[in-house]
Amino acid sequence: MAHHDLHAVSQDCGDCPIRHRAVCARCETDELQKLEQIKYYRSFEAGQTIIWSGDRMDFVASVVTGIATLTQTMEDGRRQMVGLLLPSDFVGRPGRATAAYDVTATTDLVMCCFRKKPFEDMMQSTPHIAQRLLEMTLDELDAAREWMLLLGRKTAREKIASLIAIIARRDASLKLRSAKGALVFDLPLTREEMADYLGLTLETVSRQVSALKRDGVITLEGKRHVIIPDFDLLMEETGDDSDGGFLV
Amino acid sequence: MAHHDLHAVSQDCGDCPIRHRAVCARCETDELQKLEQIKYYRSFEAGQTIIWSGDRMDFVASVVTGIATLTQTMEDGRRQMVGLLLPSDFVGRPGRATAAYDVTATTDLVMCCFRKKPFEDMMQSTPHIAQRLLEMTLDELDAAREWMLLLGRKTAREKIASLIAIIARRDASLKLRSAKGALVFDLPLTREEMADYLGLTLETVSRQVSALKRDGVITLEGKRHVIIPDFDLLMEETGDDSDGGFLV
DNA sequence: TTTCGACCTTGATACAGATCAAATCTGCCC
DNA sequence: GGGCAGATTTGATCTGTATCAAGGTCGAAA
Repeated sequence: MAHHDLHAVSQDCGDCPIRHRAVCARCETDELQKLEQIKYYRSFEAGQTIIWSGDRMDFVASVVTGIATLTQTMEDGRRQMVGLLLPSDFVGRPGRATAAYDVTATTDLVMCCFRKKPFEDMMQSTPHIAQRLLEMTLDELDAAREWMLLLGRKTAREKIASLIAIIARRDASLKLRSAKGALVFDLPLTREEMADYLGLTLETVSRQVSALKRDGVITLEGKRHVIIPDFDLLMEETGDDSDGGFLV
Repeated sequence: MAHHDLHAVSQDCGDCPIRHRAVCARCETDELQKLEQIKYYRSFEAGQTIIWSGDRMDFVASVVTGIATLTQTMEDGRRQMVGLLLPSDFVGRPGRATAAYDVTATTDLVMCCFRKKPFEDMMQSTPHIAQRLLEMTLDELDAAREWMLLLGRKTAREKIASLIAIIARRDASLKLRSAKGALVFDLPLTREEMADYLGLTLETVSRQVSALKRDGVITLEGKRHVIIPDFDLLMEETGDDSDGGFLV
């Protein structure tokens, strides 16, 4: 199945689905051609671990399709997700030899990879890449700080509402939907992954999802399929200022 | 007093205390000269708010001496500190018009400022600046993720131990001390600020500080002066892997 | 020297979310 | 079509931290 995805992805950067959002977004055609020469695709199946924290990591990559997570684990097994990687997000750090976090595919996943050394060389010679990477990193830092507020100060109910709102908004931005009307999407995370994301237990996640459903904030079909009849109502449950966040 | 500090800081980048760690760290002498032309110092007194979230911000800056905080506040007043700015840390985001967080001086503070526009122009023409900024931003992102683990999964006692360890380590790196022996320093934060940092209440902070003191992990002289007789013992209380983090 | 205010500590109690423990649901393999 | 494993829900109870409420400490201003 991952194999199938792989072939669904064009090898031509020109019509790559993340062409205008990924680290290559600002590249001119000639720069893109150079990148094209050093890129290669890898695909992973849902559930596969892509990299273990501490492992040597000799490539960097962009997520093309699918979803991956970054997690940290304490010695006694407590886990915290520290990043959710969506199409166009960047993995790996130029100038660092080993991975700082576990990277796991939560859905089938295709990544566009570059061996680290050639990529670092290109960064030197191609300001457009470094510029875009800086911009993306600053965005990620903002997202991480938004998340710190969530982890440190929000209630369980607010955390769940925030997560659903983030996923819904992001999903909507990919589908470039019409502004109003009910949002509909599938949760890409299990209850346990949601718990790892939110600093909760999976039981609390389950209870709060049920509560939001009972209160009519969301509708569930099955365990994963979510319908949001009124996005503003959901936003009121997140605890954020009315105008909403910006997390992509 | 802040005025006094201001004059204690050399106007000459050549012997600036943060010359080799700040955003200018990689600059050559000629590049430094250009920066020198557009820089100006500002000083703030302890407790002063430097920027309010949402304000127009027409400069970026490096902390030269003193400590500042970045905080986010929810509508109902819940607060979460999302960054602790130490000497050499960078404030502001090129390409963004308004501040995303409140910035507050917690001690007397001196900042080396650049008006945004000239700085952005220099970033274009001076890769060394953009490179260094990317590196610093990636470090901050790592620190933010370390912090997410703390906020999401650590106990109150572990949070306090982690914070004290971070401050101690950072303090030690500034004083370039001998490796062993007791660490001694002053907490730069009130109990309430510590609480905002750690996602706790000030009462819980106070109780856990007292508990660490009672258990001999730290010694207190007055409320703020901390002595760490055995750093390894403190590290055991943080919940982190034995080799320790790196959050400089 | 007294007073004041900011900061901190400590105690009593409440409660949100964790933990422990079953059920139930779901898709999948045989 | 039955059995099984993983995912999810739900219930009962426990506990760590918040909340509410006094006091205590200390430095600075009067």
